[in-house]
Amino acid sequence: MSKQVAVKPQESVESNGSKVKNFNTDKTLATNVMDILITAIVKGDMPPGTKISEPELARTYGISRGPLREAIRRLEGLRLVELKPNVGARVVKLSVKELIEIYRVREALEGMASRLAAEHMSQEEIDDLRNLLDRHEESIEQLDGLSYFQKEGDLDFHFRIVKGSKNEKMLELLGGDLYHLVRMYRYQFSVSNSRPKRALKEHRQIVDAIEARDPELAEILMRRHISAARLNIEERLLT
Amino acid sequence: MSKQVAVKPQESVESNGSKVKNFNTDKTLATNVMDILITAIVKGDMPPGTKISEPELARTYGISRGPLREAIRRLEGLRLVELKPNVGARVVKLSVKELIEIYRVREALEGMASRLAAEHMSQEEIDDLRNLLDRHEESIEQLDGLSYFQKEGDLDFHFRIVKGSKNEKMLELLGGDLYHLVRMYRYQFSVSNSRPKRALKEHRQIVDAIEARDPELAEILMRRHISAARLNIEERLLT
DNA sequence: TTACTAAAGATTGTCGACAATATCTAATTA
DNA sequence: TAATTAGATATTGTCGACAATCTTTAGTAA
Repeated sequence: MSKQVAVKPQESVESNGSKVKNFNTDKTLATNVMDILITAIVKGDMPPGTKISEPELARTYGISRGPLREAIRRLEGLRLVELKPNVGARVVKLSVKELIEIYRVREALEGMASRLAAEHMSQEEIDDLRNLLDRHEESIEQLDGLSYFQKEGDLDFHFRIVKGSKNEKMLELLGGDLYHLVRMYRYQFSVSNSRPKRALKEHRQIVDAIEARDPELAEILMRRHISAARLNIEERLLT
Repeated sequence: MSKQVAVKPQESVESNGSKVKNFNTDKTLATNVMDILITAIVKGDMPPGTKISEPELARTYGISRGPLREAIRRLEGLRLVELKPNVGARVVKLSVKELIEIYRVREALEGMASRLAAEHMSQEEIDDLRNLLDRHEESIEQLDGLSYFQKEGDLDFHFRIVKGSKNEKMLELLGGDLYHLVRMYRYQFSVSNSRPKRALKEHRQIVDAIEARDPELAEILMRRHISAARLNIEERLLT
């Protein structure tokens, strides 16, 4: 079942000299267990549709049901679980239809983010972004264009653009719920990007537009980029 | 302070013959108190920055702190309150900057929604939408173009477009968090639309584009419409 | 056998009490 | 007087128990 992870403060036995200051300072039990559950759900340790049993989980993590319930309520806010009164919570079911819907949302939102990034991103951030893409290129060449890249690295790029937009609300929306779901879908369907070199090229074009301070183009390119990814998914996964 | 509202089932005395089936069937205390708090916050009964005292609210609504805490955790998910560990929850503070950020998000999201609506909205929905706009027009003429319209009626229009997109995720995002915040801001700053006739005309143009099944145009017009509203706000409220 | 019913069991919802933390108050010192 | 500190007070965090609801199981009747 679920891996055992430290939730309570517990007297860390200091088996090694690492200065990990007990890892959960000023965090509440509910917060800790929430983080653990997010990871478990996103990575597939708790597959979609899994019933979330309060007594069982409480026993597993050695806490009472109170904080656990609060954590579950927050997960509902992140759309990672669905809650039915007097029945309980289940891990959200995945459907290709929803995944495609998310990509439409991303197309709109990140297109705008890209536009704003072209206006507000600092030169330093742009340089960092280019470095990130260089590392991605290495990674792609080493692995002959597969695997790791598109799983977490790709979202890294998109996340930075969103941060570069300097729009907090956008960051909340995309970073808050949507990216968790996107990551979840990717682990679920093993959707590693089938066209990493092409994607990298598009990423570079976007950065170029941002550096050229061309908001229009930055938005168009980002929308095309995400739209292409969506079409790719539709092609593969749609009956 | 806060108005007293029924939260617990309580033996409804049937003062009149209305068949209101005790109003909170299969709802949980946490859900009820959440709805009450949403209204209280949005309408300004609990002004921004208000400390949310668990003991006090629990006493006020006659429930224990457990369900109340769960409700608060959900409100956090809606971005209506901010939560600090070991300190408590406060009603979110309003800032013009954030309001403008939200309008940028709306511009992107509702632009896309409008595009999708042009593809997926049924003719019946379109007819209903036209009826709604007719009622808005009456309302504007009667009141000589003020007040009620832009407070809740305007969002009605936008909400229907989003529903017409047939994109659930979009509906969740806009209907879930953002519209609560928009309504809150409007009550807060008394931002009744200064240009209701102009807005109505733009609404009609958007519906025209949707009925003509012209996604491109529908998106462009919606973006312009929301962008104009944003500029209007910036003009008024920005130092 | 199948469909329905009722009891038993398990799970979620709610509560009040205690522990941990933060905030306020007042006294002490520079 | 202003700053600091120690104690008192209040609030948040957590827990275990009980109530309400759902689910499962066993039994009965058609």
